[in-house]
Formats: sequence, structure tokens, C-alpha cells
Amino acid sequence: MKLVSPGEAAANTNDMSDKAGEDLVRIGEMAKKYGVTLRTLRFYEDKGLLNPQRDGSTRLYTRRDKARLKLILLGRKVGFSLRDVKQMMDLYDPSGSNTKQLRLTLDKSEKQLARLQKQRALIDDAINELSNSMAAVRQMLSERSAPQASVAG
Amino acid sequence: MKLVSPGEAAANTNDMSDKAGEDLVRIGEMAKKYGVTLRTLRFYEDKGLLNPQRDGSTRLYTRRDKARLKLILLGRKVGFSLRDVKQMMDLYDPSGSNTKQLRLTLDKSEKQLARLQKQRALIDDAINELSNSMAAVRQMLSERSAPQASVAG
DNA sequence: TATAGAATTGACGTAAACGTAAGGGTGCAG
DNA sequence: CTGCACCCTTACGTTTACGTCAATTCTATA
Repeated sequence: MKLVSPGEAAANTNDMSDKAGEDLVRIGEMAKKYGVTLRTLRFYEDKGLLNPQRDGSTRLYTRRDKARLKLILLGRKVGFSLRDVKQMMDLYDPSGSNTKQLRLTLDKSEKQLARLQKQRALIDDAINELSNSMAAVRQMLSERSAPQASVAG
Repeated sequence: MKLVSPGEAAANTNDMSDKAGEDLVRIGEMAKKYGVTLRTLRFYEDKGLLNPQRDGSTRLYTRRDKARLKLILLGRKVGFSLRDVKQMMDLYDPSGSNTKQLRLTLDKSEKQLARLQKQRALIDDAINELSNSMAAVRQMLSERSAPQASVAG
């Protein structure tokens, strides 16, 4: 039940093999396409975030997996843990209004937003402190010869 | 050679015991004073960042240790690793101009400042993305009943 | 003297998201 | 048949800054 051979993988962008336009890709192509490593994809699967089909032992990623991976990467970008991402995705039900999922997502997002804002404040603080220290150090360097009220003991 | 007993520790702010105003404190008081745990102080010592005297096996922190701890905490605040902090402090020489130390410190600080600014940019990015996503989710929630172009598969 | 409070060393545990190496299989181009 | 190019699983390693026991000792105070 071979679907995509390595040699023709490149030319195989829209091969209709089994069903209609299922567009299955193996791990290598998937990784390249989304800028992650094979290890990462396997890791996400191990953590229950992805669930590719198999052709024997070979993973075949569907368009659904791609959508999920996009979400994972978005979640990662905004600072969610994989655990959070999983919680949110696990609530998805294709046959419902997904109100619960959306509410959970919104709730987590609000908290995450707060965390990000706090982080930004801390970083701004750090930048200010560091800038001050740097000014002081520059001072001391420019006065090297004068009495040292130096920096450490 | 008892210097500071636990009971009188509080009233003992400027006890002149051995030398003049040496102001030695034990680990408990040191920790309280700087808002760190005992474990942290011992850890810093283990890593060569602090070097308190000993009365038998009991650590006695001098004013020098306090100065160093302040620096460590400042370094930590601005995002330096303890390894970096140590490198900078290790270059301190009480009998010199400390030009090398200051230069290293400045160099590391510039790099750290760059890292902080990059981080801030990433966080700002994340905040924007997250805000957008939240708006979308709110949209979908407000339209719950309309066709779902929902969030996950 | 009994007890509570402070200190000591030693050493395993934790978190997060993978990295990396080992050992092995499949299939096709040459 | 060889050699790649891919793919697989298992499982230990990495990073940083401590947390959390555990078992023991010291000492001041009631």
C-alpha cells in the first residue's frame, strides 16, 4: 500500500492515490514544510497532540494533522505549554458547537495574556536596570585611574 | 568562638564581637534579609559565588558576602546565568583597576541587553498573535449557532 | 534535662521540550 | 548487490536553579 515513494515525493504534491486528494505526506516532508524536526513530530505524537495514519510503520500525515500542527505551533509561539495546547485541542468535537472548547481556550488565553504582559514588564525592568548598570560601568571605565568604587568583592 | 546566637540575632545588628564592626550573620538571617532560601545560599556557595567564613561548620556571612549576593541578585534579575555572574565576579581584584572585569561585564551586558530586546520583541509578537486569536474566538462564541469554521481537528 | 529551633551534609527529584545515539528495516537507482 | 535516502523504536542526555527529603548535630532556653 505504498503511497509516496521517496524519489517522487517532490513531484507528488497532488497525487490522488487512495481517496480523493487526501494529500498524505511522510514525516520528512511534514517536518520540512513546517520547520520542525522529525523528533519534534514524533514527540508531539507521543504526547497525544498528533495522530498520523500509518502505512505499516511509516507515519502518514493528513490535512487534519497539518491543521493541528499549525495550532500547536501557534500555541507554542504565544507561550502555551504543550499540555495546555493538548487540553484545548482535546475538547474539539467535529459534531458540536464547541462552546466548551472555545470557552476554555478563551480562559486560558486570558491568563496567558496576563502572563505575557507580566513578562514584558519584567523584561522592561531588566532592560532598565541593565542599562543603568552599563552606564555605571562605562563611567568607571572612563575613570580608570581614579579611586575604585568597583563592582564586586 | 560564638559570634551571633539565634536568640539575640535580631538585636544584634551592630555587635562588635571579634574585629571592628564585622557584622557577621548566619545563613538564616542572611536568607531573610535578601529574600532567598537557605538552599539558594548554599547552592551559590557550592557554585563558587559566595564564600562565607565558618565558625565550626556554621556559615558566617560577611559584608563582602552581602555585596556579592546583591550583585548575584541583580545579575539574576537582568537575566544573567549564574555562570556569567561568576565569570564576571571572578575577575575582581581588590588591588587593581579591574579594567578587565569591567570590560567583560560591559561586553556581556551588551549581549544580554540584545537578548532582552529580542525577547521583548518576541513577547510583543506573542501578545499580538494571542490578542488576535482571542478576538477570533470571541467572534465564534458570539456566533455559536452559525456554521463552525472552528479551531481544531 | 527536655525540647524546640537553627544548622550541617548528602543526594535524589523537577520541569519542558526536545537532542542524540544506538541498532535495525525498506526500497529503489545504478 | 551496493549504497543511499528515508523511516522506525528505545532510551538516556541536556539545561538551570534550585526543591525536598533524610539523618544528624548543636545550642539556647524553659
